[in-house]
Amino acid sequence: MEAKYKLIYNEIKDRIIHKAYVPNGQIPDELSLCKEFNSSRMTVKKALDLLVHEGMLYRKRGQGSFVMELNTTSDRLNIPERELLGLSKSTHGKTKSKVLEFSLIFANEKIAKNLNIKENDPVYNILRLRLIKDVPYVLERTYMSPSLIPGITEQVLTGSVYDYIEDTLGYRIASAQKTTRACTSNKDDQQYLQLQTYEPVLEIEQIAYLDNGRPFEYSFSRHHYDLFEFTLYSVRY
Amino acid sequence: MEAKYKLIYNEIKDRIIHKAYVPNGQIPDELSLCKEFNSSRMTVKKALDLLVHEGMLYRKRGQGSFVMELNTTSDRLNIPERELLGLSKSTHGKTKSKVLEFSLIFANEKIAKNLNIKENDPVYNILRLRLIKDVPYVLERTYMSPSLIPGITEQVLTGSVYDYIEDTLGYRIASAQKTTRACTSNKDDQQYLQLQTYEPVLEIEQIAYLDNGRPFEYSFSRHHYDLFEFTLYSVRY
DNA sequence: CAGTGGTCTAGACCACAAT
DNA sequence: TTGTGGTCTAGACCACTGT
Repeated sequence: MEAKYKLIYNEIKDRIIHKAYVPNGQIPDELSLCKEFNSSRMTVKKALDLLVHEGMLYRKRGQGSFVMELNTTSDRLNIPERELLGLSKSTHGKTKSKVLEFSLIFANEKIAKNLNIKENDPVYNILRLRLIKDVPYVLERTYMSPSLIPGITEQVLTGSVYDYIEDTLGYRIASAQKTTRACTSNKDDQQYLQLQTYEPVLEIEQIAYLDNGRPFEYSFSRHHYDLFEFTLYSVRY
Repeated sequence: MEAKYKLIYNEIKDRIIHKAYVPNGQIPDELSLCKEFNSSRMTVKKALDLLVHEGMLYRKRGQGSFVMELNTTSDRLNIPERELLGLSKSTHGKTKSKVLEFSLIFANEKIAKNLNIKENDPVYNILRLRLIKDVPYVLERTYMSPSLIPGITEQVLTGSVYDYIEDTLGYRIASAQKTTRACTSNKDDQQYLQLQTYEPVLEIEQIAYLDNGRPFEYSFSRHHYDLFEFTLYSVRY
């Protein structure tokens, strides 16, 4: 059973996306929405709060709530950085993964710390190349603990690891911490992402968490600098 | 008058920061917090929701709420990406700004669109070099509309433009849309940020908004790639 | 079972903007 | 004054976890 505020959230988001509510236009006031969705004001508010935090709406006290006009005119693939399961979802599943390395190694101090396991515990060591329409775009190094995420195979890695974790293992992925930086490219980057030596990569270091608070994945995604950008919307409390 | 949920939010955040609530430890349940802060459960919940969204807490239904353990061990200056007024605030005001260009130009199509003004309307054209302890770290190109933000002078630009906008003009800065990408460096970058030709920059394109929904600033911040990284925490709804 | 968080209600009063 | 969003209450019932 989906929560009512999520239904309202999705419905209003749909209306914004499909221009039933137009950019900079006013949406119905909260009491009207309460009536329409047959819910209390707190519930409507919770739905609207989510949209405000996502940068789809802004509100003016005493005046109303309005649709944000967002401007993304870019020749790069623009990824909303709030999307947790970003990669395959943002591209509508038009991606393929090629497994370059798949082995078990002993966790070093950094991996152990970030996965909340002991140093020298075994971890999967995975290197994958992600492609869209056969164009390589991300070189991704991933570490996971086999004791938490058992049964990873090359076939799982070629498909969606996240689907495997949620659908097969029955866990729920809850959150992620992402650190973004620009780096000069190394030989692997240049080879697999078809970069010149002077061309950089955009690296995202990620720790992903299950809803029980346990970190299950530690990864470094090195993006072709020219094909990608990440957009974030932030509001002040 | 500060809202009660913000007081609770700040108090609990303080306790986490000062280790009164320890990493991975459980914090008091919501009813206890209601009693302590003499408030209703919805109010306590709202405060906790903010902390969950910031990645300081996680909750397990049926069990309790716990302090997130965050890992940031880096040799770069790590900026929490949700900080709106990032630059000077994150570095505790140890920054200086050197104004390299300050002129008026006619808005081109892109600037006009992002500042929600007409093409060829006048805009401030500002180029500043930001320094920490005399080390250059960001080259920042900024466009603003003089009709919305009047009275910008070189002195304002050397200090905090955001303080000027909020304290002197009496506006409230509400939100920002930020797009992050890696770029090869150009001659200006190399000169001012002291980069080799093969070294990249991390560019953040930003549109900043007032609380009335108007965009007031359109900027490109080109960061020295080796000195910076940005960390974001995202949760699934 | 008791204890926890997740959702929801039906109001209330306040702050702010436009008229 | 009216209409809007901002905050807050005092409950209620549900879902999940551990004993």
